[in-house]
Amino acid sequence: MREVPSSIAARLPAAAELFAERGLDATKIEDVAAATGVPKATLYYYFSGKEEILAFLFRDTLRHMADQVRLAAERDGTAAERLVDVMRAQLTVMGEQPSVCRALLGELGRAGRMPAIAAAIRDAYHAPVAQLLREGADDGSLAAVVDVDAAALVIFGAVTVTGLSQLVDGDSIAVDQASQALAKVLLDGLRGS
Amino acid sequence: MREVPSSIAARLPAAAELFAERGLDATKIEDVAAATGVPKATLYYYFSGKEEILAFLFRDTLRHMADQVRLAAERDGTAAERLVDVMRAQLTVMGEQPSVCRALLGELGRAGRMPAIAAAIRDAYHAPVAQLLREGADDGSLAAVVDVDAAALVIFGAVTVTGLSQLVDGDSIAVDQASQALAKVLLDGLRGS
Amino acid sequence: MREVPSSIAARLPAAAELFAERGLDATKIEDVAAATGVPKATLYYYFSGKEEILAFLFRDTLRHMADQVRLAAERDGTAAERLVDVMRAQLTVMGEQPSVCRALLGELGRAGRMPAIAAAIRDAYHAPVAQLLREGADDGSLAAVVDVDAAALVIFGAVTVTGLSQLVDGDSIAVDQASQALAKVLLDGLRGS
Amino acid sequence: MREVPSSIAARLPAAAELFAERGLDATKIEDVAAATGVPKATLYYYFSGKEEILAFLFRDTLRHMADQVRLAAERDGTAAERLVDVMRAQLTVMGEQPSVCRALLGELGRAGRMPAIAAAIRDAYHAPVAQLLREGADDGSLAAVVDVDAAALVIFGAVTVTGLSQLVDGDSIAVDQASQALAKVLLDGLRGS
DNA sequence: CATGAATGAGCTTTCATTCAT
DNA sequence: CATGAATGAAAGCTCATTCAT
Repeated sequence: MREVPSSIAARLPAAAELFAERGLDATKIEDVAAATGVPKATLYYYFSGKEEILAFLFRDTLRHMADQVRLAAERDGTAAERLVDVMRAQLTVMGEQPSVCRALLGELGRAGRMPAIAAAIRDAYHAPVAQLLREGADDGSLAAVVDVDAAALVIFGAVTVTGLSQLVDGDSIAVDQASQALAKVLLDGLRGS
Repeated sequence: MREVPSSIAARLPAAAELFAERGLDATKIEDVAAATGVPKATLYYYFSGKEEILAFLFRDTLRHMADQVRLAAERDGTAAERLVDVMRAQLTVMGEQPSVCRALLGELGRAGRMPAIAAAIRDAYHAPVAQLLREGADDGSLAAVVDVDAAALVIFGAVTVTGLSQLVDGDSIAVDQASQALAKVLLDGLRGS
Repeated sequence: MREVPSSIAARLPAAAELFAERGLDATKIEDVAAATGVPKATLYYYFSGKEEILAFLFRDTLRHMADQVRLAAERDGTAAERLVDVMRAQLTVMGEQPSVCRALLGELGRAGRMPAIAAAIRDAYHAPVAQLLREGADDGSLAAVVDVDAAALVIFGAVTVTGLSQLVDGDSIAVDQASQALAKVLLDGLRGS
Repeated sequence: MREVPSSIAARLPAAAELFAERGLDATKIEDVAAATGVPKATLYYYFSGKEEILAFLFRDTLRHMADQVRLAAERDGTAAERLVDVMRAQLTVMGEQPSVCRALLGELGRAGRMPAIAAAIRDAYHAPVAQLLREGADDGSLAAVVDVDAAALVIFGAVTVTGLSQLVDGDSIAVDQASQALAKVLLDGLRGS
């Protein structure tokens, strides 16, 4: 894959919309060319195929996600406070890139078969949360769970599904409301009084 | 779609394996014919195409899931106890049909575009949980949450991602262990003492 | 081809409509089954395939045509008078079986490749006219033409195209008007005074 | 339909032969590719399918026919003389493109369902003759007929069937002989003295 | 006899991909 | 560098046809 000029990179998000709407396989390279205005053969000049275009979009968004999450995780405050910030950051980025995230949902199977993307997902979503769980056990702001990875997965699933559900329904995320609901359930639990 | 004779229905799960492994689009009808032993043209006699075969498998499993979940939800006990049972039932069925569930994960985008399947997912996973949350608020075993649907989604995401994660890793689910971890986080919360 | 029971033969003309409208190849046996109410497999029990059904319809109509034409040709009167009657008879039968005749037009290529049908066309249209031309030369009512077959072909073309043109336009033939126009041109010629 | 490069257009007549011999439906695209030397996918790049290839051939020949007929109709001389020239021109072109004309005969049904072709047939064959009939009534060289269109159809049928009959028999047309026979019958009539 | 069920055999059509310019 | 033109390769899907009942 040659270095993608920004003039072209800037037009690719238009393709994310297609991938999100119809899925990768149902989207022809020709459609991508039409939607982005970049000629089919030029796309092939920079990418080896559709999947690499998709990967480019995923990588971009996941890198951004990882950056924002890291910022949130490194802020001051208890681990519990930062955990809520991390969830909020995840939802915020999802809301900023709705098409890419919906495409990611739709192509989860494929993404799982793309090692670089699978790793990037882990880095952006899973690892920072697991880290915070450990820190929370230390600073006392979070309960010490037996299986940190399992708990992180619970959080990952809760956040992701919440965000995607909103994206599928309306292409935008009510970040504050959603992160509060998540924090309430995940931190305080559902147990009755 | 003609009524599928059981002699054929019984052989279709072999196709789920393929769909789970490679995705629907990368699975040729010919592969399905080879894997199931049902001639290509016969598949077309009963189904309008690959997607309808997938839908048939999904519908089957989701119906079973909905049944098991309903049983769990209607048992005796507090809503909190039944909620745990429901999560366990979901994980159990996922563990019984690993291929179908992995295929469902991989084809989430497509499933979302198949109205009947999207509705079945809601019926099997979401609705019973939302119902239990309401009942729990009444019987006092669960906290009264502001947005029941949002909370149900959190649970749905937590359970599903937990289950799928195990399926992807090892094609089986440690149901007891997973449901206990889920119950711990979701009922008691992660907040430190 | 087994003997076709009249209960089935009676329903076949419904197929002629399809053949006329879409052509033989674009008409599926299944369509014929649906249009006639005769199950697909039953059609195969009596006919070897679509083409034989078409041939059956053609043969039927052409036999009727040949009969009517023979009657007209054998009536009393000069050859010229009988020639007009023959043309009228041809147009009359065409008007009685519009679908079959339009199908015949549409499948002329195929009909030409079906020896039995090609011969039947010759018998019904061409031969009686050629015969009358010879008789007319004898009884003086018609001019003695050098090439009887060529002249018969001219008449055949004129009548057929006139009839088919009306069928294509409106599914019926104004027999009197058309045969008068034909008689005028073909007998008196177009030469000005 | 993209503009067909002449390098390809030049090779298409080889396909007309196939269409004439077996009919369109019995001719596989693969056969056309083999006969013309143009790869299957390239045919699809320029045409939407077999039928469009056929239409392209028809349009080409019919345009040429219309041109030649117009030239003949606009020459000096009486309308009667020009009518004979028109018939000769029609037969001449038919003889120049025997395959296309035989294909046209064989696919008359389909041609009738292709509006552009049906109109082109009318323009090339029917309209100029009808026009001459009117002019002949004016200059006195032709009889004034009641229904000009009906008479034109008689001529059209006579010429076409005569020409096609010769093409089917021998792939060539004895133009002089045929047009004289046609002129004799159509101008002088068959009436005996 | 008549027919519902099942399938073998292929053809059309589509696209991803290449390459000369 | 960028791209319009061209094509190889494959697969979906359809149907005519058969046969057990």
